[in-house]
Amino acid sequence: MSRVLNNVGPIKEETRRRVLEAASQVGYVPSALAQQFARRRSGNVGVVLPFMPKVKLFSTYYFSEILSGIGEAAQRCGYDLLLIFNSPDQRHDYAKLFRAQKVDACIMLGSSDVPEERRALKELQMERHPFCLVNQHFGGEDFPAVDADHVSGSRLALRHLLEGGRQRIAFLNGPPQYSNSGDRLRAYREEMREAGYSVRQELMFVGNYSRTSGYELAGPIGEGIAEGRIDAVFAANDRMAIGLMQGLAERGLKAREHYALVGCDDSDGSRLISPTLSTISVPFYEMGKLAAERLLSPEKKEEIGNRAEGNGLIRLPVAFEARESS
Amino acid sequence: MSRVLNNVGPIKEETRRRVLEAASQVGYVPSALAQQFARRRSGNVGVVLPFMPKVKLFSTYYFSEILSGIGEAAQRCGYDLLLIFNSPDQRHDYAKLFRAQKVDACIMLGSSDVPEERRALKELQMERHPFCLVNQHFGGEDFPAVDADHVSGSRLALRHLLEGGRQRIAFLNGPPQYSNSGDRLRAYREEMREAGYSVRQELMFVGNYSRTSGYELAGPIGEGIAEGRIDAVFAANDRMAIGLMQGLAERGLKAREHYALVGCDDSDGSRLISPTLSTISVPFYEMGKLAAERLLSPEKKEEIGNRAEGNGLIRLPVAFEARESS
DNA sequence: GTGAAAGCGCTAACAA
DNA sequence: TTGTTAGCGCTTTCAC
Repeated sequence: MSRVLNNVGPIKEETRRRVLEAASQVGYVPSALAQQFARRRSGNVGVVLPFMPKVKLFSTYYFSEILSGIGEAAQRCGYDLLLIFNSPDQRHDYAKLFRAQKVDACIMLGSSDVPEERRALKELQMERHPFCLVNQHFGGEDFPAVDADHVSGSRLALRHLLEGGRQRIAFLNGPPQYSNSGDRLRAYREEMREAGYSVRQELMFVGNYSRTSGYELAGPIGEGIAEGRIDAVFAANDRMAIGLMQGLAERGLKAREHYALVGCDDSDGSRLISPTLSTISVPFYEMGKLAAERLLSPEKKEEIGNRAEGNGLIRLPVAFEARESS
Repeated sequence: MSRVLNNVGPIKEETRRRVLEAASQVGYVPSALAQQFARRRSGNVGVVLPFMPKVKLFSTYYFSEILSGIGEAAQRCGYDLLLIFNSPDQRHDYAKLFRAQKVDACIMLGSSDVPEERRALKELQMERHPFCLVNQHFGGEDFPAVDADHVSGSRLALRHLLEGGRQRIAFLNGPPQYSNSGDRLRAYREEMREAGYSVRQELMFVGNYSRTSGYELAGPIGEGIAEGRIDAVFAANDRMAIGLMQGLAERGLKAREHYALVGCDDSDGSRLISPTLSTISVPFYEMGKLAAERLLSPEKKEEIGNRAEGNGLIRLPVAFEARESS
């Protein structure tokens, strides 16, 4: 009897006991397939990951932290995680996932602001499917998202460098389709302006968040340091910062000694490298957890639903970690 | 008409066209739930992960590589990945996953040889559910598994140290419930014996694969180095090697200069640390891919089915990467 | 080649 | 409180 196993409706204690006993006698396990079908709910949260075989633009640290957070919340709410790898070529048809009832809700990791992605997300919103972005938001849209306060974080880092007496701070940013690149750029502009410096184009560099891209920019940045045009670098993530540090080291330029360096993410690598890397610690685990909770947990859903409209974005605070490199 | 969409059975071309057109007119998307139910197949591969909130005994590198490999193969075979987090407290009822039809096949990551796990796997085998272990095997059982050849790998590393003139090689192993700890121990014993050294207990150390555990063993190992009883360390993974290197550095002992060090895994960190860490490169991506293929791909299944009995274990070759630390 | 219909194993609504 | 039954939206078999 379905009512016993799902404890729904009133049941005499005696009956419940007998049913349960009979079930365990037979070794009965309800078919999840039949349940899902009858309930018209898959019980799955989709987790969309950018698929990049053998290419590691993102740190695995970043994803595994977020994934753990999601897993923790999903488990508590009785959902399973369905991993969806976004093939780079093929159309991102998120809405189809819902129409096919593969997932009841969906969390996007590593999403970026490209037309195709925007279209797919708009479609989701239009059809009122529950979804949430993590560590990304879209200007001009009000997509549900859990992001970190990268603007404040970047300002903290820059202020730290300025207070350390650095005056010619270069900025190594990531690609513009990630909102945190935009956030950091804004922070850089504002902070430098407030400090009384003009924002010069020759201090701005763009990588793709990979270690290699940081490594390859050691050429121009190294020149700047050697010629006294640069005395510090703020990098938009740890991987680029580490690549840069390694590239500069090969040119005889040592972090802290010849230039100050700050990264972002507080990844494992930031503590491994020498000198250890000053960085911004981002609560990835909590971000994943919150994103999942807001989709799955009845209380959280309510709590967030009551917030002002036009406010799908939640920003979690970050912290600056001073280490040896600055 | 189901026959068109699944192209099964004979259909007139004209009819097929009309059906397809009508379907796309309406924006028809078949319900995965109903399909799964009718076919009695979930189309999911379960991926079992040890759940350790905020505890990172394993490197995230290890898991993300294996996961990518599994994802690649699963996608090609038309399966989705269902993540299963193994709560540490609760019973590992893998068989229930199958009985509930949540998964059609299952891949275990980070499995370890404890009684409960053995029992659960034996049950799976008894009920003839398709499953596969990755980077672990169980002595005395013939569970399907894809492992790396840790014995040969360890011998390569040790031979490298011996050829480099090292004579007092300490061994920092992981916990015995992981089969690769056993494999490495065997390799260490054999290789040292063959080289004409006796295997002394005072050269053996055990950590738990975490960086911290390596770091904490810097005390006794550092003493050994200072007193000339140790001139090299072979660590069972990179994380412990890195922790050890950091701990020893704090004691003024530098890798390569005061002792040689070799790790295992070829993780990202091994290239970040300075001096860079000599290590054994393990094809985690390929291991994950092969495990998935052997469960999901019809050809592979056949190929492996034709192998001799009592041979569920496949071992992939590893390679030694000489770097600065040795 | 194609249409019709009987399940798949549950849930939920309704009757008793 | 509890038994009964009509779906849920596909696949598959069987008759046409």
